[in-house]
Amino acid sequence: MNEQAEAAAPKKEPRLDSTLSKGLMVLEALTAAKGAKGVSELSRELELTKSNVFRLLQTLAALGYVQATEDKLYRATLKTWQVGRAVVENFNLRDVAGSAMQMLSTKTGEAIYLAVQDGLNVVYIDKIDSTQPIRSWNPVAGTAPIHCVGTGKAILAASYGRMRERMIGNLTKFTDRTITSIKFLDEEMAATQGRGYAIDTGEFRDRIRSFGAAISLPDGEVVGALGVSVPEINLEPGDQERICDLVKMAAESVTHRLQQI
Amino acid sequence: MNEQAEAAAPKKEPRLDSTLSKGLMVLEALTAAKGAKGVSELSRELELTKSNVFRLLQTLAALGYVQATEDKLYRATLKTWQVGRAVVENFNLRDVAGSAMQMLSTKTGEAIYLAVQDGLNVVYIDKIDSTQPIRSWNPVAGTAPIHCVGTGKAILAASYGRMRERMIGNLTKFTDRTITSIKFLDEEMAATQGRGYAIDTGEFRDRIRSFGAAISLPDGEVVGALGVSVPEINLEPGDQERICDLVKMAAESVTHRLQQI
DNA sequence: AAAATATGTGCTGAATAATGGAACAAATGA
DNA sequence: TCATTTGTTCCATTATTCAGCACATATTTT
Repeated sequence: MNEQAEAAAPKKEPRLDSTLSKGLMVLEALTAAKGAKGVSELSRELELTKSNVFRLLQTLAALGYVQATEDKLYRATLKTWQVGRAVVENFNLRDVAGSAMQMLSTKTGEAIYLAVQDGLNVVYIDKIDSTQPIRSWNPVAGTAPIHCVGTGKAILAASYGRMRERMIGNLTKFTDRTITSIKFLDEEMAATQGRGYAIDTGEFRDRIRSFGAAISLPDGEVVGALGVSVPEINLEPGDQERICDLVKMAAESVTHRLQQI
Repeated sequence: MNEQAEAAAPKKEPRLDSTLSKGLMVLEALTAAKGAKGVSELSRELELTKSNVFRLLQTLAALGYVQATEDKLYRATLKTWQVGRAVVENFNLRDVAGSAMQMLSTKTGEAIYLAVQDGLNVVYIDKIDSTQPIRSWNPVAGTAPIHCVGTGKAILAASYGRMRERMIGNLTKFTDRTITSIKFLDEEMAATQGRGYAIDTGEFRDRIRSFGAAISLPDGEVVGALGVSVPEINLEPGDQERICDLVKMAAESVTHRLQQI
Protein backbone atom coordinates (compact mmCIF):
# COMPACT_ATOMS: atom_id res chain seq x y z
CA MET A 1 0.00 0.00 0.00
CA ASN A 2 2.69 2.40 -0.86
CA GLU A 3 0.45 4.85 -2.65
CA GLN A 4 -2.62 5.38 -0.56
CA ALA A 5 -1.68 4.11 2.85
CA GLU A 6 -4.99 4.94 4.51
CA ALA A 7 -7.97 5.59 2.31
CA ALA A 8 -10.10 6.96 5.13
CA ALA A 9 -7.48 9.30 6.50
CA PRO A 10 -8.19 12.70 4.97
CA LYS A 11 -5.61 14.54 7.02
CA LYS A 12 -2.07 13.35 7.01
CA GLU A 13 -0.97 13.36 10.55
CA PRO A 14 2.67 14.30 10.95
CA ARG A 15 4.79 11.59 12.52
CA LEU A 16 5.72 12.79 15.94
CA ASP A 17 8.72 12.12 18.07
CA SER A 18 7.73 9.33 20.38
CA THR A 19 10.42 9.99 22.95
CA LEU A 20 9.23 13.53 23.40
CA SER A 21 5.62 12.44 23.59
CA LYS A 22 6.36 9.79 26.15
CA GLY A 23 8.50 12.12 28.17
CA LEU A 24 5.76 14.69 28.32
CA MET A 25 3.26 11.97 29.18
CA VAL A 26 5.41 11.05 32.14
CA LEU A 27 5.76 14.65 33.17
CA GLU A 28 2.04 15.26 32.91
CA ALA A 29 1.32 12.13 34.89
CA LEU A 30 3.58 13.39 37.64
CA THR A 31 2.21 16.90 37.68
CA ALA A 32 -1.33 15.55 37.81
CA ALA A 33 -0.48 13.16 40.62
CA LYS A 34 -1.40 14.02 44.15
CA GLY A 35 1.83 12.62 45.53
CA ALA A 36 5.02 11.12 44.20
CA LYS A 37 5.00 8.10 41.92
CA GLY A 38 7.36 5.22 41.33
CA VAL A 39 8.73 3.78 38.14
CA SER A 40 6.55 0.69 38.11
CA GLU A 41 3.39 2.58 38.85
CA LEU A 42 4.00 4.98 35.99
CA SER A 43 4.94 2.13 33.72
CA ARG A 44 1.62 0.42 34.32
CA GLU A 45 -0.38 3.60 34.11
CA LEU A 46 1.13 4.79 30.84
CA GLU A 47 1.63 1.32 29.36
CA LEU A 48 5.32 1.79 28.88
CA THR A 49 8.11 -0.52 29.91
CA LYS A 50 9.78 0.06 33.21
CA SER A 51 13.15 0.65 31.65
CA ASN A 52 11.65 3.19 29.32
CA VAL A 53 9.98 5.11 32.10
CA PHE A 54 13.11 4.93 34.17
CA ARG A 55 15.16 6.45 31.44
CA LEU A 56 12.69 9.20 30.72
CA LEU A 57 12.64 10.01 34.41
CA GLN A 58 16.42 10.18 34.44
CA THR A 59 16.46 12.77 31.74
CA LEU A 60 13.58 14.72 33.21
CA ALA A 61 15.48 14.72 36.48
CA ALA A 62 18.69 15.82 34.82
CA LEU A 63 16.80 18.71 33.29
CA GLY A 64 15.31 19.61 36.64
CA TYR A 65 11.69 18.91 35.84
CA VAL A 66 11.32 16.10 38.31
CA GLN A 67 13.05 15.13 41.48
CA ALA A 68 13.59 11.73 43.05
CA THR A 69 12.69 11.39 46.69
CA GLU A 70 14.86 9.43 49.05
CA ASP A 71 12.66 6.38 48.63
CA LYS A 72 12.94 6.26 44.85
CA LEU A 73 9.75 8.00 44.06
CA TYR A 74 9.53 10.86 41.59
CA ARG A 75 7.65 14.11 41.78
CA ALA A 76 7.41 17.13 39.55
CA THR A 77 9.38 20.13 40.74
CA LEU A 78 8.53 23.80 40.74
CA LYS A 79 10.63 24.17 37.60
CA THR A 80 7.68 22.85 35.66
CA TRP A 81 5.59 25.51 37.31
CA GLN A 82 8.12 28.21 36.54
CA VAL A 83 8.31 27.27 32.88
CA GLY A 84 4.56 27.43 32.68
CA ARG A 85 4.47 30.76 34.40
CA ALA A 86 6.88 32.17 31.88
CA VAL A 87 4.21 31.66 29.25
CA VAL A 88 1.94 33.97 31.13
CA GLU A 89 4.58 36.53 31.94
CA ASN A 90 5.85 36.83 28.41
CA PHE A 91 2.48 36.71 26.87
CA ASN A 92 2.02 39.51 24.46
CA LEU A 93 -1.05 41.12 25.84
CA ARG A 94 -0.86 43.68 23.08
CA ASP A 95 -1.73 41.08 20.46
CA VAL A 96 -4.62 39.68 22.44
CA ALA A 97 -5.98 43.00 23.59
CA GLY A 98 -5.46 44.80 20.31
CA SER A 99 -8.92 44.44 18.84
CA ALA A 100 -10.61 45.24 22.14
CA MET A 101 -8.55 48.43 22.37
CA GLN A 102 -9.49 49.33 18.85
CA MET A 103 -13.13 48.83 19.68
CA LEU A 104 -12.83 51.07 22.70
CA SER A 105 -11.10 53.72 20.67
CA THR A 106 -13.73 53.87 17.94
CA LYS A 107 -16.59 53.86 20.41
CA THR A 108 -15.20 56.50 22.74
CA GLY A 109 -12.69 58.46 20.72
CA GLU A 110 -10.64 58.93 23.89
CA ALA A 111 -7.21 57.64 24.85
CA ILE A 112 -7.08 53.88 25.44
CA TYR A 113 -4.43 52.28 27.60
CA LEU A 114 -3.27 48.75 28.18
CA ALA A 115 -1.45 48.45 31.49
CA VAL A 116 0.32 45.84 33.58
CA GLN A 117 1.42 45.98 37.17
CA ASP A 118 4.98 46.83 38.09
CA GLY A 119 5.38 47.02 41.82
CA LEU A 120 3.28 49.88 43.09
CA ASN A 121 2.83 51.33 39.63
CA VAL A 122 1.22 50.41 36.38
CA VAL A 123 3.21 50.47 33.18
CA TYR A 124 1.43 51.32 29.98
CA ILE A 125 2.45 48.72 27.47
CA ASP A 126 0.21 49.97 24.71
CA LYS A 127 -2.05 52.86 23.91
CA ILE A 128 -4.28 54.28 21.22
CA ASP A 129 -4.29 58.05 21.05
CA SER A 130 -7.35 60.06 21.56
CA THR A 131 -9.02 61.47 18.50
CA GLN A 132 -10.44 64.35 20.51
CA PRO A 133 -8.97 67.85 20.31
CA ILE A 134 -8.46 67.85 24.07
CA ARG A 135 -6.37 64.88 25.05
CA SER A 136 -4.68 63.19 27.92
CA TRP A 137 -1.12 62.33 27.21
CA ASN A 138 0.53 59.40 28.91
CA PRO A 139 3.19 57.81 26.71
CA VAL A 140 3.68 54.10 26.17
CA ALA A 141 6.16 52.76 28.73
CA GLY A 142 5.05 55.54 31.03
CA THR A 143 4.03 54.69 34.54
CA ALA A 144 1.39 55.79 36.98
CA PRO A 145 0.82 55.03 40.64
CA ILE A 146 -1.39 52.03 41.08
CA HIS A 147 -3.69 53.60 43.65
CA CYS A 148 -4.94 56.54 41.67
CA VAL A 149 -5.59 55.64 38.04
CA GLY A 150 -8.31 53.50 36.53
CA THR A 151 -6.15 50.68 35.26
CA GLY A 152 -4.14 50.58 38.46
CA LYS A 153 -7.14 50.58 40.73
CA ALA A 154 -8.73 47.78 38.70
CA ILE A 155 -5.62 45.66 39.05
CA LEU A 156 -5.22 46.55 42.69
CA ALA A 157 -8.79 45.65 43.50
CA ALA A 158 -8.33 42.18 42.09
CA SER A 159 -5.22 41.45 44.12
CA TYR A 160 -5.95 43.60 47.11
CA GLY A 161 -5.51 40.76 49.54
CA ARG A 162 -1.85 40.47 48.74
CA MET A 163 -1.28 44.14 48.01
CA ARG A 164 -3.03 45.93 50.84
CA GLU A 165 -0.13 45.86 53.26
CA ARG A 166 2.29 47.17 50.69
CA MET A 167 0.04 50.14 50.00
CA ILE A 168 0.14 51.40 53.57
CA GLY A 169 2.44 54.38 53.72
CA ASN A 170 2.69 54.54 49.95
CA LEU A 171 -0.48 56.45 49.17
CA THR A 172 1.24 59.42 47.63
CA LYS A 173 -0.99 62.42 47.09
CA PHE A 174 -1.18 63.85 43.58
CA THR A 175 -4.39 65.86 43.57
CA ASP A 176 -7.05 66.87 46.02
CA ARG A 177 -8.97 63.75 45.14
CA THR A 178 -6.16 61.25 45.59
CA ILE A 179 -7.00 58.56 48.13
CA THR A 180 -4.37 58.83 50.84
CA SER A 181 -5.85 56.88 53.72
CA ILE A 182 -5.87 53.11 53.85
CA LYS A 183 -9.36 53.19 55.28
CA PHE A 184 -10.75 55.02 52.27
CA LEU A 185 -8.77 52.78 49.99
CA ASP A 186 -10.34 49.72 51.63
CA GLU A 187 -13.78 51.12 50.88
CA GLU A 188 -12.86 52.11 47.36
CA MET A 189 -11.46 48.67 46.62
CA ALA A 190 -14.60 47.01 47.94
CA ALA A 191 -16.69 49.27 45.71
CA THR A 192 -14.45 48.52 42.74
CA GLN A 193 -14.68 44.80 43.32
CA GLY A 194 -18.43 45.07 43.45
CA ARG A 195 -18.70 47.09 40.23
CA GLY A 196 -16.19 45.10 38.24
CA TYR A 197 -14.46 48.25 37.08
CA ALA A 198 -12.50 51.11 38.60
CA ILE A 199 -13.11 54.83 38.52
CA ASP A 200 -10.49 57.51 38.92
CA THR A 201 -12.12 60.89 39.45
CA GLY A 202 -9.04 62.96 38.75
CA GLU A 203 -6.94 61.41 41.47
CA PHE A 204 -3.69 61.45 39.54
CA ARG A 205 -4.06 64.40 37.20
CA ASP A 206 -6.48 67.21 37.89
CA ARG A 207 -9.60 67.06 35.82
CA ILE A 208 -8.47 63.92 34.02
CA ARG A 209 -10.72 61.00 34.78
CA SER A 210 -9.91 57.44 33.92
CA PHE A 211 -11.74 54.15 34.03
CA GLY A 212 -10.28 50.67 34.08
CA ALA A 213 -11.17 47.00 34.19
CA ALA A 214 -8.91 44.04 34.89
CA ILE A 215 -7.88 41.27 32.51
CA SER A 216 -7.37 37.87 34.08
CA LEU A 217 -6.33 34.30 33.37
CA PRO A 218 -8.59 31.23 33.45
CA ASP A 219 -7.88 30.82 37.15
CA GLY A 220 -8.63 34.42 37.96
CA GLU A 221 -5.09 35.70 38.23
CA VAL A 222 -4.90 39.27 37.02
CA VAL A 223 -2.43 40.01 34.25
CA GLY A 224 -3.28 43.56 33.29
CA ALA A 225 -6.02 46.06 32.71
CA LEU A 226 -7.68 48.11 30.01
CA GLY A 227 -8.35 51.75 30.64
CA VAL A 228 -9.85 54.88 29.11
CA SER A 229 -8.56 58.29 30.06
CA VAL A 230 -10.70 61.33 29.42
CA PRO A 231 -10.58 65.02 30.33
CA GLU A 232 -13.61 66.01 32.39
CA ILE A 233 -14.45 68.73 29.95
CA ASN A 234 -15.17 66.14 27.29
CA LEU A 235 -17.69 64.31 29.45
CA GLU A 236 -21.37 64.84 28.72
CA PRO A 237 -23.91 63.53 31.20
CA GLY A 238 -24.19 59.75 30.90
CA ASP A 239 -20.88 59.41 29.11
CA GLN A 240 -19.07 58.11 32.17
CA GLU A 241 -21.48 55.22 32.69
CA ARG A 242 -21.37 54.31 29.04
CA ILE A 243 -17.59 54.32 28.93
CA CYS A 244 -17.32 52.29 32.12
CA ASP A 245 -19.59 49.61 30.72
CA LEU A 246 -17.56 49.54 27.51
CA VAL A 247 -14.30 49.17 29.40
CA LYS A 248 -15.68 46.37 31.49
CA MET A 249 -16.98 44.54 28.45
CA ALA A 250 -13.73 45.01 26.59
CA ALA A 251 -11.69 43.61 29.46
CA GLU A 252 -14.04 40.68 29.73
CA SER A 253 -13.66 39.93 26.05
CA VAL A 254 -9.87 39.96 26.36
CA THR A 255 -10.10 37.69 29.40
CA HIS A 256 -12.29 35.35 27.44
CA ARG A 257 -9.98 35.36 24.47
CA LEU A 258 -7.09 34.50 26.74
CA GLN A 259 -8.80 31.31 27.79
CA GLN A 260 -8.49 29.72 24.41
CA ILE A 261 -4.89 30.41 23.59
CA MET B 1 36.68 0.17 41.87
CA ASN B 2 38.03 -3.27 41.29
CA GLU B 3 39.31 -2.67 37.81
CA GLN B 4 39.26 1.02 37.16
CA ALA B 5 35.87 2.03 35.84
CA GLU B 6 36.25 5.73 36.24
CA ALA B 7 39.62 7.19 36.88
CA ALA B 8 38.67 10.76 36.14
CA ALA B 9 34.92 10.31 36.11
CA PRO B 10 33.75 10.61 39.69
CA LYS B 11 30.06 10.67 38.87
CA LYS B 12 28.61 8.51 36.18
CA GLU B 13 26.13 10.64 34.42
CA PRO B 14 23.19 8.72 33.05
CA ARG B 15 22.78 9.01 29.30
CA LEU B 16 19.68 10.99 28.67
CA ASP B 17 17.16 10.92 25.90
CA SER B 18 18.24 13.56 23.45
CA THR B 19 14.89 13.94 21.75
CA LEU B 20 13.21 14.70 25.03
CA SER B 21 15.94 17.14 25.98
CA LYS B 22 15.74 18.95 22.70
CA GLY B 23 11.99 19.05 22.77
CA LEU B 24 12.01 20.62 26.20
CA MET B 25 14.71 23.04 25.08
CA VAL B 26 12.44 24.15 22.29
CA LEU B 27 9.50 24.47 24.65
CA GLU B 28 11.51 26.46 27.14
CA ALA B 29 12.80 28.72 24.42
CA LEU B 30 9.24 29.43 23.37
CA THR B 31 7.92 30.00 26.85
CA ALA B 32 10.79 32.36 27.59
CA ALA B 33 10.25 34.27 24.37
CA LYS B 34 8.44 37.56 24.37
CA GLY B 35 6.66 36.82 21.15
CA ALA B 36 6.35 33.95 18.72
CA LYS B 37 9.40 32.40 17.08
CA GLY B 38 10.04 30.76 13.76
CA VAL B 39 11.72 27.51 12.89
CA SER B 40 14.91 29.05 11.60
CA GLU B 41 15.29 31.39 14.52
CA LEU B 42 14.95 28.55 16.99
CA SER B 43 17.27 26.41 14.96
CA ARG B 44 20.01 29.01 15.17
CA GLU B 45 19.41 29.81 18.79
CA LEU B 46 19.47 26.20 19.96
CA GLU B 47 22.01 25.00 17.41
CA LEU B 48 19.76 22.35 15.99
CA THR B 49 18.95 21.68 12.38
CA LYS B 50 15.89 23.27 10.92
CA SER B 51 14.29 19.95 10.14
CA ASN B 52 14.90 18.79 13.65
CA VAL B 53 13.30 21.85 15.20
CA PHE B 54 10.44 21.60 12.77
CA ARG B 55 9.73 18.06 13.80
CA LEU B 56 9.92 18.80 17.47
CA LEU B 57 7.53 21.67 16.97
CA GLN B 58 5.15 19.37 15.12
CA THR B 59 4.95 17.00 18.03
CA LEU B 60 4.74 19.76 20.60
CA ALA B 61 1.91 21.21 18.56
CA ALA B 62 0.17 17.84 18.28
CA LEU B 63 0.35 17.55 22.06
CA GLY B 64 -1.05 21.04 22.46
CA TYR B 65 1.97 22.66 24.05
CA VAL B 66 2.62 25.07 21.23
CA GLN B 67 0.53 26.61 18.52
CA ALA B 68 1.43 27.83 15.06
CA THR B 69 0.28 31.29 14.14
CA GLU B 70 -1.06 32.01 10.71
CA ASP B 71 2.31 33.29 9.59
CA LYS B 72 4.20 30.13 10.50
CA LEU B 73 5.48 31.27 13.82
CA TYR B 74 5.16 29.20 16.97
CA ARG B 75 4.23 30.21 20.46
CA ALA B 76 3.71 28.35 23.68
CA THR B 77 0.11 27.84 24.67
CA LEU B 78 -1.58 28.05 28.00
CA LYS B 79 -1.43 24.26 28.21
CA THR B 80 2.13 24.61 29.34
CA TRP B 81 0.89 26.96 31.98
CA GLN B 82 -1.86 24.59 33.03
CA VAL B 83 0.50 21.66 33.38
CA GLY B 84 2.75 23.77 35.54
CA ARG B 85 -0.14 24.90 37.63
CA ALA B 86 -1.07 21.32 38.34
CA VAL B 87 2.26 20.92 40.11
CA VAL B 88 1.26 23.59 42.54
CA GLU B 89 -2.27 22.37 42.96
CA ASN B 90 -1.28 18.82 43.68
CA PHE B 91 1.73 19.68 45.67
CA ASN B 92 1.74 17.74 48.82
CA LEU B 93 1.48 20.54 51.27
CA ARG B 94 1.42 17.94 54.00
CA ASP B 95 5.04 17.05 53.44
CA VAL B 96 6.18 20.64 53.36
CA ALA B 97 4.02 21.83 56.21
CA GLY B 98 4.56 18.80 58.41
CA SER B 99 7.33 20.11 60.62
CA ALA B 100 5.66 23.50 61.03
CA MET B 101 2.49 21.75 62.14
CA GLN B 102 4.44 19.66 64.58
CA MET B 103 6.03 22.77 66.01
CA LEU B 104 2.63 24.39 66.43
CA SER B 105 1.32 21.30 68.14
CA THR B 106 4.10 21.05 70.69
CA LYS B 107 4.00 24.76 71.45
CA THR B 108 0.23 25.06 71.81
CA GLY B 109 -1.01 21.59 72.55
CA GLU B 110 -4.16 22.41 70.62
CA ALA B 111 -5.58 21.03 67.39
CA ILE B 112 -3.57 22.03 64.32
CA TYR B 113 -5.09 22.12 60.85
CA LEU B 114 -3.73 22.37 57.35
CA ALA B 115 -6.36 23.62 54.95
CA VAL B 116 -6.77 24.40 51.26
CA GLN B 117 -9.53 26.23 49.49
CA ASP B 118 -12.33 24.37 47.77
CA GLY B 119 -14.87 26.76 46.38
CA LEU B 120 -16.48 28.58 49.27
CA ASN B 121 -15.12 26.12 51.80
CA VAL B 122 -11.82 25.03 53.17
CA VAL B 123 -10.90 21.36 53.20
CA TYR B 124 -8.69 20.10 55.96
CA ILE B 125 -6.00 18.04 54.31
CA ASP B 126 -4.09 17.32 57.49
CA LYS B 127 -4.41 17.76 61.22
CA ILE B 128 -2.66 17.04 64.46
CA ASP B 129 -4.97 16.27 67.33
CA SER B 130 -5.10 18.36 70.43
CA THR B 131 -3.36 16.99 73.46
CA GLN B 132 -5.74 18.88 75.73
CA PRO B 133 -8.56 17.13 77.53
CA ILE B 134 -11.06 19.52 75.96
CA ARG B 135 -10.73 19.37 72.21
CA SER B 136 -12.17 20.58 68.99
CA TRP B 137 -12.88 17.84 66.58
CA ASN B 138 -12.84 18.50 62.85
CA PRO B 139 -11.77 15.44 60.90
CA VAL B 140 -9.28 15.37 58.05
CA ALA B 141 -11.13 15.80 54.75
CA GLY B 142 -13.76 17.70 56.67
CA THR B 143 -14.83 21.07 55.38
CA ALA B 144 -15.75 24.39 56.89
CA PRO B 145 -17.17 27.56 55.36
CA ILE B 146 -14.43 29.87 54.24
CA HIS B 147 -15.90 32.98 55.83
CA CYS B 148 -15.99 31.87 59.41
CA VAL B 149 -12.95 29.83 60.38
CA GLY B 150 -9.38 30.95 60.90
CA THR B 151 -7.81 29.07 57.98
CA GLY B 152 -10.61 30.06 55.66
CA LYS B 153 -10.53 33.71 56.58
CA ALA B 154 -6.77 33.79 56.11
CA ILE B 155 -7.10 32.35 52.61
CA LEU B 156 -10.05 34.54 51.80
CA ALA B 157 -8.25 37.68 52.90
CA ALA B 158 -5.40 36.96 50.54
CA SER B 159 -7.63 36.49 47.52
CA TYR B 160 -10.46 38.76 48.51
CA GLY B 161 -10.26 40.76 45.34
CA ARG B 162 -11.34 37.80 43.29
CA MET B 163 -13.56 36.22 45.91
CA ARG B 164 -15.58 39.09 47.26
CA GLU B 165 -18.34 38.94 44.72
CA ARG B 166 -18.81 35.22 45.20
CA MET B 167 -19.23 35.69 48.92
CA ILE B 168 -22.23 37.97 48.57
CA GLY B 169 -25.33 36.01 49.42
CA ASN B 170 -23.30 33.10 50.69
CA LEU B 171 -22.55 34.30 54.20
CA THR B 172 -24.37 31.51 55.97
CA LYS B 173 -24.92 32.08 59.65
CA PHE B 174 -23.64 29.42 62.04
CA THR B 175 -23.40 31.20 65.37
CA ASP B 176 -24.27 34.57 66.81
CA ARG B 177 -20.82 35.78 65.89
CA THR B 178 -20.82 34.66 62.26
CA ILE B 179 -20.21 37.52 59.86
CA THR B 180 -23.24 37.69 57.62
CA SER B 181 -23.03 41.10 56.01
CA ILE B 182 -20.64 41.90 53.20
CA LYS B 183 -19.91 45.25 54.79
CA PHE B 184 -18.63 43.67 57.98
CA LEU B 185 -16.74 41.09 55.96
CA ASP B 186 -15.01 43.87 54.03
CA GLU B 187 -13.83 45.38 57.27
CA GLU B 188 -12.80 42.02 58.71
CA MET B 189 -10.80 41.18 55.60
CA ALA B 190 -9.04 44.53 55.71
CA ALA B 191 -8.15 43.91 59.34
CA THR B 192 -6.97 40.39 58.55
CA GLN B 193 -4.81 41.63 55.70
CA GLY B 194 -3.28 44.17 58.03
CA ARG B 195 -2.51 41.67 60.78
CA GLY B 196 -1.22 38.90 58.56
CA TYR B 197 -3.39 36.33 60.30
CA ALA B 198 -7.07 35.64 60.77
CA ILE B 199 -9.11 35.34 63.93
CA ASP B 200 -12.33 33.39 64.28
CA THR B 201 -14.04 34.27 67.54
CA GLY B 202 -16.43 31.34 67.55
CA GLU B 203 -18.06 32.18 64.25
CA PHE B 204 -18.49 28.60 63.08
CA ARG B 205 -18.82 26.64 66.32
CA ASP B 206 -19.90 28.28 69.52
CA ARG B 207 -17.07 28.90 71.93
CA ILE B 208 -14.50 27.37 69.58
CA ARG B 209 -11.99 29.96 68.43
CA SER B 210 -9.57 29.42 65.61
CA PHE B 211 -6.63 31.30 64.19
CA GLY B 212 -5.13 30.98 60.74
CA ALA B 213 -2.40 32.30 58.48
CA ALA B 214 -1.98 31.80 54.75
CA ILE B 215 0.73 29.87 52.93
CA SER B 216 1.76 31.23 49.57
CA LEU B 217 3.97 30.56 46.57
CA PRO B 218 7.04 32.51 45.47
CA ASP B 219 4.82 34.82 43.45
CA GLY B 220 2.40 35.43 46.28
CA GLU B 221 -0.35 33.09 45.20
CA VAL B 222 -2.06 31.51 48.18
CA VAL B 223 -2.12 27.72 48.28
CA GLY B 224 -3.41 26.98 51.74
CA ALA B 225 -3.38 27.95 55.37
CA LEU B 226 -2.30 26.74 58.76
CA GLY B 227 -4.68 27.01 61.64
CA VAL B 228 -5.08 26.35 65.33
CA SER B 229 -8.46 25.57 66.82
CA VAL B 230 -9.01 26.01 70.52
CA PRO B 231 -11.99 25.94 72.88
CA GLU B 232 -12.40 29.28 74.63
CA ILE B 233 -12.32 27.59 78.00
CA ASN B 234 -8.70 26.62 77.39
CA LEU B 235 -7.60 30.19 76.74
CA GLU B 236 -5.74 32.00 79.48
CA PRO B 237 -5.15 35.74 79.11
CA GLY B 238 -2.44 36.38 76.57
CA ASP B 239 -2.72 32.93 75.02
CA GLN B 240 -4.56 34.16 71.97
CA GLU B 241 -1.89 36.66 71.00
CA ARG B 242 0.85 34.10 71.54
CA ILE B 243 -0.91 31.50 69.42
CA CYS B 244 -1.63 33.99 66.66
CA ASP B 245 2.01 34.94 66.45
CA LEU B 246 3.00 31.30 66.34
CA VAL B 247 0.57 30.54 63.55
CA LYS B 248 1.79 33.48 61.53
CA MET B 249 5.40 32.45 61.97
CA ALA B 250 4.64 28.85 61.09
CA ALA B 251 2.86 29.81 57.89
CA GLU B 252 5.73 32.08 56.94
CA SER B 253 8.22 29.27 57.45
CA VAL B 254 6.20 26.96 55.19
CA THR B 255 5.96 29.71 52.59
CA HIS B 256 9.68 30.13 52.77
CA ARG B 257 10.32 26.43 52.47
CA LEU B 258 8.11 26.28 49.41
CA GLN B 259 10.37 28.72 47.63
CA GLN B 260 13.20 26.27 47.41
CA ILE B 261 11.50 23.13 46.19
C1' DA C 1 11.79 43.36 -12.77
C1' DA C 2 14.67 40.05 -11.59
C1' DA C 3 17.76 37.94 -8.97
C1' DA C 4 19.16 36.61 -4.44
C1' DT C 5 18.32 35.31 0.00
C1' DA C 6 15.35 34.41 3.33
C1' DT C 7 11.63 31.52 5.12
C1' DG C 8 8.73 26.90 6.39
C1' DT C 9 7.83 22.23 4.92
C1' DG C 10 8.22 17.31 2.77
C1' DC C 11 11.32 13.32 1.61
C1' DT C 12 14.55 9.70 2.13
C1' DG C 13 18.47 6.90 3.11
C1' DA C 14 21.64 6.17 6.84
C1' DA C 15 22.80 5.29 11.45
C1' DT C 16 22.19 6.92 15.62
C1' DA C 17 19.71 6.53 19.55
C1' DA C 18 15.82 4.70 21.89
C1' DT C 19 13.76 0.35 22.95
C1' DG C 20 12.18 -3.93 25.55
C1' DG C 21 13.46 -7.77 27.80
C1' DA C 22 16.38 -10.21 30.74
C1' DA C 23 19.13 -10.03 34.85
C1' DC C 24 20.37 -7.78 39.13
C1' DA C 25 20.18 -6.07 44.01
C1' DA C 26 17.45 -4.41 47.55
C1' DA C 27 13.22 -3.92 49.96
C1' DT C 28 9.01 -5.69 51.44
C1' DG C 29 5.54 -8.97 52.79
C1' DA C 30 3.88 -13.81 53.65
C1' DT D 1 12.38 -18.55 54.84
C1' DC D 2 10.75 -17.86 50.37
C1' DA D 3 8.14 -15.19 47.13
C1' DT D 4 7.05 -10.74 45.30
C1' DT D 5 7.81 -6.32 44.08
C1' DT D 6 10.57 -2.62 43.81
C1' DG D 7 14.32 0.37 41.16
C1' DT D 8 18.28 -0.12 38.27
C1' DT D 9 21.75 -1.75 34.72
C1' DC D 10 23.04 -3.81 30.57
C1' DC D 11 22.87 -4.95 25.77
C1' DA D 12 21.62 -6.57 21.18
C1' DT D 13 18.13 -5.30 17.97
C1' DT D 14 15.72 -2.27 15.25
C1' DA D 15 12.71 1.18 14.99
C1' DT D 16 13.32 6.04 15.27
C1' DT D 17 15.30 10.10 14.72
C1' DC D 18 18.39 12.75 12.04
C1' DA D 19 20.79 15.66 8.50
C1' DG D 20 20.82 17.00 4.14
C1' DC D 21 18.72 18.12 0.20
C1' DA D 22 14.71 19.60 -2.62
C1' DC D 23 10.83 22.59 -3.13
C1' DA D 24 7.46 26.36 -2.66
C1' DT D 25 6.78 30.98 -0.94
C1' DA D 26 7.96 35.29 0.94
C1' DT D 27 10.98 39.09 1.51
C1' DT D 28 14.85 41.81 0.26
C1' DT D 29 18.44 43.41 -2.76
C1' DT D 30 20.17 44.47 -7.00
